[in-house]
Amino acid sequence: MIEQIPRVVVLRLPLYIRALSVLALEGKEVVNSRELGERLQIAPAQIRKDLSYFGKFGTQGRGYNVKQLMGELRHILGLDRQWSMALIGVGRLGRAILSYEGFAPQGFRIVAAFDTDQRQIGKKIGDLVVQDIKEIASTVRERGIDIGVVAVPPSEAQKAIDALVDCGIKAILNYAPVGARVPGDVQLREIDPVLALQTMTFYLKASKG
Amino acid sequence: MIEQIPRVVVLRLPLYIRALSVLALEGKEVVNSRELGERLQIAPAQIRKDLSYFGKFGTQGRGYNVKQLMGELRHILGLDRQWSMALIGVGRLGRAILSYEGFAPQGFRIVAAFDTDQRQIGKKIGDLVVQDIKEIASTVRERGIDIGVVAVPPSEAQKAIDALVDCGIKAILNYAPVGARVPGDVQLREIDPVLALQTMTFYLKASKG
DNA sequence: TCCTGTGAAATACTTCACAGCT
DNA sequence: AGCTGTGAAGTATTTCACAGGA
Repeated sequence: MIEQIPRVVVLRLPLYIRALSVLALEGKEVVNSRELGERLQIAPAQIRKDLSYFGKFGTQGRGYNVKQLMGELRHILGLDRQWSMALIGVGRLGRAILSYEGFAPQGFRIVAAFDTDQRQIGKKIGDLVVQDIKEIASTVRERGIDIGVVAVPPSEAQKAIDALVDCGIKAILNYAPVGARVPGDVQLREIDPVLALQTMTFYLKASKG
Repeated sequence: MIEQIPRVVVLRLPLYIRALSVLALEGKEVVNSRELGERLQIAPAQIRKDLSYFGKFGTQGRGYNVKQLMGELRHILGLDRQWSMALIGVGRLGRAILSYEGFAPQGFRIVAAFDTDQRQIGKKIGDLVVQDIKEIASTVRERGIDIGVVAVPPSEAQKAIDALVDCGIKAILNYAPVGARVPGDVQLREIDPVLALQTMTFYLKASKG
């Protein structure tokens, strides 16, 4: 029930959740695939097909109950629990990540922060104390950390990622602009605004000079 | 020569450039598709096929000249020039984006910053003065802005994006965690770490409890 | 001999179209 | 009458496999 789900489908589920939460805020109780598709710019059949991988959530002739479908999807993605994260790198970028308000409301908490810089270690940032990267294995165990967040300079990124993998971490969010390598059973996602920009310029070139 | 290139191919070109720049730093002069593929975890045939959409860049029996291929790809993506960007929203996130050191070396410069908050307008951040969003149209024209960067609260994002579109901007990097709508000729990329996390938990759920 | 460039085959993903439930 | 769920058809993308140049 896990590997036969197309990757692209899993990538779209969070989009559905996000749209449904907007609909819920607007007070809408029921939505059909056409309307949901219009908001997301996704074909209605695509949405129905995607959902069909996981079960039957709609009512024929009516559509989907907004709150119920949102709950189902959150459960499917494992979002009906808290996830604990460890941050590696408390430089400028790392500090921005620590102060980002978007994680907590979605159930993601940063519960530990690491660095290699002796001047940073021991410092308090918010309610976290920056720890030596050497303590990572024990801390991951003690605090039940599920996800690693990497915000170190590019040259240090693979090392940081290897350290996380060695602790048994199976999901890493990498803010460093490098293509890191991980074993096949480890999930890795990159947050790299420059990559995003570089794919847009290709299309800009055509319209502009 | 633009619309018949598969989207996924365009998404991979920046990855090739990034890997090639590492190889160049390492002093490697020539690389073949197998080795490049190993670094990127992409099949060699995929790389050769991708490149074949744009021309013939390799030498049979040898491979690709690293610097030359990098130059070709940079040209294809339009990265052999500077791109000017306008930031909307100078809150915590916006300020982090302004101080991000990763844009300039890749030819992306933020040359204007806007906000709606009267308390922010007129303030200096680095060498930029925060401007009223009302001035956006004239500033985009005067400073030749190509790309908009949105870092406003979710509730304001669609408004900010509409303002950019109205100025004729054709590429927008959206940091606000909302699915915004743009006309078909406008490129939009989202930077949303929560979406990335939410697609990883699906796979985590299987291994962990 | 080694490795590119590329048609052809295989696979993955999307869209169609309609039976069937409400 | 309206809309879901889904096989089947249609596209898109990836991989194979090999001719041919260095």
